[in-house]
Amino acid sequence: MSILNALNPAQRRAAETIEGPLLVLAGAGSGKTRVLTYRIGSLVNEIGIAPWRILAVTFTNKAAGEMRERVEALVGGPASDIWIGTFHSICVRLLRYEAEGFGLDSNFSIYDEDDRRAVVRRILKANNIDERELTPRQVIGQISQAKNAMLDPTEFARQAGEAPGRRQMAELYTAYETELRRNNAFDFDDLLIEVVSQFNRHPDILKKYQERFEHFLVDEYQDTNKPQYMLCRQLSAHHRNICVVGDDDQSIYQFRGADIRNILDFERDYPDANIVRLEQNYRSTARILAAANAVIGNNQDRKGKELWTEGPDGDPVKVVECDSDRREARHVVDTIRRHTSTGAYGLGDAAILYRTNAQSRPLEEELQRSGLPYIIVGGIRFYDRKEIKDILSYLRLLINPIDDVTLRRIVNTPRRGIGDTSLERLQIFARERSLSLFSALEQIDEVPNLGGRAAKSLGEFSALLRGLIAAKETIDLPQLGNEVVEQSGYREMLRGENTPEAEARQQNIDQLLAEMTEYFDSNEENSLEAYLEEKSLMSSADENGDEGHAITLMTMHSAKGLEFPLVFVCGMEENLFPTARAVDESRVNPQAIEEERRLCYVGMTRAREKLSLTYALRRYAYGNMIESEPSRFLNEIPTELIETSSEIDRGVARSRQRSDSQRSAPPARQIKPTSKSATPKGVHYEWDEPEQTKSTSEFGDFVDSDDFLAVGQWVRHGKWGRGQILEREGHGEKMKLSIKFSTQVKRVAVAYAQLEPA
DNA sequence: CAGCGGTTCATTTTT
DNA sequence: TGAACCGCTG
Repeated sequence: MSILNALNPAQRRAAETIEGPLLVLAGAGSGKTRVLTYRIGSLVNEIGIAPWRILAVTFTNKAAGEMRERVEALVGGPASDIWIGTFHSICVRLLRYEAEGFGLDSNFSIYDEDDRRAVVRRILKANNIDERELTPRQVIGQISQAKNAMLDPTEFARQAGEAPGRRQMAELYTAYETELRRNNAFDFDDLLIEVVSQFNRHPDILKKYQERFEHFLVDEYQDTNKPQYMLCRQLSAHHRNICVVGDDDQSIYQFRGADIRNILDFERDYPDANIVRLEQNYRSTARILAAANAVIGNNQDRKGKELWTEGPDGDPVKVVECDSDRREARHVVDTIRRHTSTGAYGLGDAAILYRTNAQSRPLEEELQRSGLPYIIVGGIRFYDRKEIKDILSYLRLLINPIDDVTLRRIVNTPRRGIGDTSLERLQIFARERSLSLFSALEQIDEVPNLGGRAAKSLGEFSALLRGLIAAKETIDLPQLGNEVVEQSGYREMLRGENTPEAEARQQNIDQLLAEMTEYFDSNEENSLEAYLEEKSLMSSADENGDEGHAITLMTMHSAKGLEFPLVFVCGMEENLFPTARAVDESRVNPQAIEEERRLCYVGMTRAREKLSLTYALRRYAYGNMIESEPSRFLNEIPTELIETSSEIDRGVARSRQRSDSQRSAPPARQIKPTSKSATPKGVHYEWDEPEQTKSTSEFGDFVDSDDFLAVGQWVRHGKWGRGQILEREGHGEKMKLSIKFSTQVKRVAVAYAQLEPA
């Protein structure tokens, strides 16, 4: 019996049609991941395709990890031979494997947005351009746009012609590319473009992969950009067994270069393509689907799809008008409390979605007051914290010492008395001889005009790097990490600061070192290079442990692919959602609103059972109170599907109101530091007892913190899983626990460990 | 060369 | 509103 019997007829057709191009239009909640994994499972188990001849590409590490896991469940061990990864990770892999044939140095650095910015700012300075007339942001935006259009600097300049602004931009773009190449670095866009253009230059190498990958699967095809599209065409040209899965109605990354035409024109690109529509939804109630269908139906540019369900009608969609953003937040939090206090739902069942990150603030404030635990998805990445990036920069430099951008980042961190002036002199010396800064350091005595002190510091820095480079050959990754932290003086610097922030940074560094050990022990390929590569390609979403017991807050963009029984979409207001920019643009081009509408569709279809759409009549924006009107998207939902209500004070509607004096009362008790810098993300267990509710019993598990952190209790840690508390010392934010996990005993600081009850 | 205060500017962001 | 950043000062 085929494993495909577990699929519905449409899903089954999608999984079975393995010859030739296939477009799977998969509506929200229609079991798309299921189709992809079963398709692979059947290819391997039933058709007998060798796992290494299958390539599956996703957009996020999370999706790739999930797919691998689920395929493994179907086919077992051989799953590890399947190439499953993000576009970027697959490309890096190709660049490293074929570095020789491509004529590349495989030790290249991967530049993130900060690195990019550093490069652009230096270029702007070098060209005497005031950052106010041309911001780094603009320049990066244009360069990225050019790259997404696959225009190299030469072509860009040609198209720019005589237009002064474009001409200047062409020069900046040229300088940027030159700089990256000189540093042996690629930015995220380059990783894709480089593979595509190298394949064009080396058809023999391309051929090898074309023939190898007999079956090629692409997830979220609606969000591919031009380079990704080209790569798909290249790799599938030989066998033509390309299966793309996507939903044109969920294309929400056009602002970043995704081209919805890729999916809309698939049939033109592959005239012999088969098409399968997955329209049966297994997620949401009929009313939620009808409402979402009605909204998205207003878009012109779409393939056309109507989701349906065999499930129940469910509740009407709630549309709630609120006085202000604060009131909106209070309403949402109260409603979640009501749903969870009865035990009908867990806190992990609730998601609060919004258009912009700034909207999280009043919500967070309200949640902190309520004492309910919550997590914010998509905050600052652990790996974006300054101290973490600094340490990783040292490591990166050890592999690619000619990377001046990275060297500049850390040459004076910790302070070594190496200022801009000294560095500029070194730079001039290096440039005259076409040397990297690192190489120039080896002739430090010959650099003119350097003060004795500066020369000495630079000499010591050079020796430090050379020592670490030598050390990397003999010691393993965690040891090397530790050597960097100690020898660079970073640890000492933080110890000397004696501030809570420095303490937090030290803890972060300790966590980094612990993770290195963990990585080293649990990965077969555990070189420094592999480690850095993984970290460079990781996003904030990848580090979220199991949410489980906390309310989830995030943008609708971050919510794509997720689902929750309870969903609140906040800020349903004109000029916020749709954004003011989209509204403006729509006056000239009505289609400008369509991406916003798709986002609305994504938001609504996250809900399984209960969907609330809320808007505020007044809202703080940049410090001023502004008046708003309900979003046009609300009018697009048929009235018979919705139930409206008001959270407005009219003397009568004051029933659940609490007085402001109570609400601003100081916290009675606090377990966890509120410091956002120390814990920008992670579960916030804030037990400021709200005075107005004696609610310990109402949602007891979460309020009664001492129990859950007591010796003997079981807790869950994002990384190490379930464990039992052996020992406890200290109080409040200083509390440390020894926890016995399955393989080892760890000592963790409660404030940073993101523990939840298990 | 670092620490302070005025100025500017704010979508979404899989990698 | 507030962070991020510039330029001035000691």
